[in-house]
Amino acid sequence: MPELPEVEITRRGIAPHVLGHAVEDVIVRDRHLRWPVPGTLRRALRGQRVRGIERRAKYLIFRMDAGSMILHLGMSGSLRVVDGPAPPGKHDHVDIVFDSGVRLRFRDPRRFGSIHWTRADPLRHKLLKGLGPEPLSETFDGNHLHARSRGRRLAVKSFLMDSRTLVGVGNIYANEALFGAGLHPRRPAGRISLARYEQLAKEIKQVLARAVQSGGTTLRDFVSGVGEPGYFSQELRVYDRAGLPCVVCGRPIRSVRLGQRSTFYCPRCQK
DNA sequence: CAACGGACCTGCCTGC
DNA sequence: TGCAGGCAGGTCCGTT
Repeated sequence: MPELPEVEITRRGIAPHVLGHAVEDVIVRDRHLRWPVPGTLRRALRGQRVRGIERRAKYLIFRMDAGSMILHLGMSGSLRVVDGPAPPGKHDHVDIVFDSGVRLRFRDPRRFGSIHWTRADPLRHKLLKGLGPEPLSETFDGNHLHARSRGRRLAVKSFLMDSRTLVGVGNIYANEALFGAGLHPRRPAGRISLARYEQLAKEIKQVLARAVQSGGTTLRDFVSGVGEPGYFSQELRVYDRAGLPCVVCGRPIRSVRLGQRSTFYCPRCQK
């Protein structure tokens, strides 16, 4: 489900409801996520106040008094604010209950998400330390993409979706950004000029920023922390549009498989 | 190193 | 109606 915009929308949605509140209880109904939910989570979180909620890549970092909870939504995860002990659904694996009575409910049908606890610097956590730059930060630009891609032959789309290159760009926004930049998804990453990478970096920033403004992309089930769907699906130009006319030239959008992911592009506009 | 395929899961849709 | 197969917003890990 979630790429950077959806995780960011989730962060913004839940923050006002939990910031400054103390955890009263943690209910783990199923600890079998991508990695086991730590058995120490309940003890670690109880009595702790939420001092801040940050996003790094597609991870949410809850800064607590004595450490940080790191949470990833995986492919199908969502985090919702629930008022009181509403009956949990089949895939509501974890509830974090606050002293206000509000709870954060983690739902994840496919269980590719994960929850971690660390007392150390969360940004140095094993899963976060090797991550590339944030696409919406100033440290990310065309130069970065150009420099990192020299000598590499993998497809530019796979290059973009590698979190060591940059973070936050998943299958939807990789497709969209490449369309915007007029780049064929299979172009070898090392054979793209600096000028084109500058254009691509600009597209990535633009598409992500606009998706955040629209509340994210809801394809089937994404909703923000407070239950709102995202409207960016209406603005997708190639993703999930196989056979439909290109919004620029009218040619049918093609769909191929690249690195085990569905890939959409316009055969005329993208070279 | 770089690149690739498999793995982890459930649900939903299609086609026979 | 049932069932098999393929696909879905992610990303780590083992093998070449």
